[in-house]
Amino acid sequence: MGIPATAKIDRKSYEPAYAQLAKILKRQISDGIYRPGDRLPSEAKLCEAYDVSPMTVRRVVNMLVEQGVAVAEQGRGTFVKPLGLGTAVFHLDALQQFFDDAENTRVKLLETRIVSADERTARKLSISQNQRVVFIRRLISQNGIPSLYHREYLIYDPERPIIEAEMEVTSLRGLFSGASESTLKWGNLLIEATILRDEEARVLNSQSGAAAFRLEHIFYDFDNQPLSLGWFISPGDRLHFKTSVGIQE
Amino acid sequence: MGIPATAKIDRKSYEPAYAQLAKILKRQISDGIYRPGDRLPSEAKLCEAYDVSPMTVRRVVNMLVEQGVAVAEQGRGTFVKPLGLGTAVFHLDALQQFFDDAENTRVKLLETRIVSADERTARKLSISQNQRVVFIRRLISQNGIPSLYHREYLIYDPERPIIEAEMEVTSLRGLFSGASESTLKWGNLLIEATILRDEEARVLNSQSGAAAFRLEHIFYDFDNQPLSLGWFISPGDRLHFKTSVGIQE
DNA sequence: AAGTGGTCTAGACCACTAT
DNA sequence: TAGTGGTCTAGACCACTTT
Repeated sequence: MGIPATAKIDRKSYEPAYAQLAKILKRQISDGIYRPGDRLPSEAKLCEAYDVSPMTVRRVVNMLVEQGVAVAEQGRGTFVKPLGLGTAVFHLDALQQFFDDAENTRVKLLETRIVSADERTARKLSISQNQRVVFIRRLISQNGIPSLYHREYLIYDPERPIIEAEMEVTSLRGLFSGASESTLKWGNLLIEATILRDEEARVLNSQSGAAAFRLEHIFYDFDNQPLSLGWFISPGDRLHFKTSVGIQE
Repeated sequence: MGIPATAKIDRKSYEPAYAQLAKILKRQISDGIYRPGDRLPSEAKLCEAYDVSPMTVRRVVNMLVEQGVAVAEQGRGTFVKPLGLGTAVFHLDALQQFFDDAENTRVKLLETRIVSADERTARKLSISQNQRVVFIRRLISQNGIPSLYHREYLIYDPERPIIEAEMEVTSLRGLFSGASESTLKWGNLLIEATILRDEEARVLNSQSGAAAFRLEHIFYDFDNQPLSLGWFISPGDRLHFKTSVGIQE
């Protein structure tokens, strides 16, 4: 049986066999040897052609499927998947990079005070209205340009001061990189397109009515209790998200 | 040595062993048995405790790492990862769902005409200025509500009519689901926050100056030639993206 | 019946880290 | 040196699809 092993696997390479095989297959797809809808060689054939074990081939196929490049159907085969916009994802690390270069990033604490929760805040934090919460406003600047405005309501528990939580969130750095210890277990995020209000525009040194991203977050602790409700706001001309779909090369 | 096998793996279950073990470990993390920064039991211990082979444990650990729940360090161990905003991803399938229920979705072709490429279009499509391109405007409505406005410039090649490409892009359905055959290999996407211009607001039955998402796309064919440049625009009050970070439960 | 993907075993060897 | 994660083998059995 003719097996199209257009390239061989270098066992002496530092690049693992599975990575090499994945690259080979993606290259063949990219080159149009296998087109969308085509069936890839069966796993048994790939084992023989590239002289690797079934588990290694399996791993490679799994990778291609996870990457949205192929789709595997039990009993039928593995097929090249056409480009699909629905599989596209954009990563929030575009935001993280604000904090990555600590050199040029400054987090300024604009305000910290204890307030009574209004109706919406109380509802979202699962507390009773008028219960006291910590309100924090921060401004994150990049090279002197204000880029992110953050407002946050933190549960205020006199029993257990929120120092720990506040500490890490003051710099916000740990929150993005996932580096620090954390009392937070999970969170819900919501991204919307919005328009800068007067106060937001003033703080961000931008114009009222300008386009902006709003990222709303609610974080929960290990008891599944809401701990923090807040919003990041960034002018549309200072933030965007890039990504790609299909096989780039 | 005490091994905390808080749950057992049911070999008769239809749920594979690796999925069961992953669920068990995530549950233990969620319950706070293992906290951020803690070291998980070594893979050897997990093999013994749950009576599975090393490869199966390895697969589970890989899953946890890919899901951002843990981080593995060779020679040291596998550690529970604190919640990190930077790892969050937003899926574009929120857009796809516009097309998923063909029942309530209607794609209306507003305009198709052949025009000369202006400077920006020519540059982005790697063609010479004034070369002819196909300009298409579409409106996607959901339950009678106009939700997406799409403008697109397609390379016009008299040799090879763009019927194929245009066909699939007319309904746009295949483009999102990745279902149809495709001449497109890959694409670059850019998401911005913007403001509706007069014409956009008119078409979308919204207000000029309202917040909106803009998704710019460039698609390339299997010769890596740009084929399509376009923009989806959706009013901010009709589209948003949700996601979560950490271990939700 | 033959071929396909999906799961799993029971080891092996290696690279790295800590002691 | 002992323990850890990382890769890989050479099979096995199963579920499913096609012929």
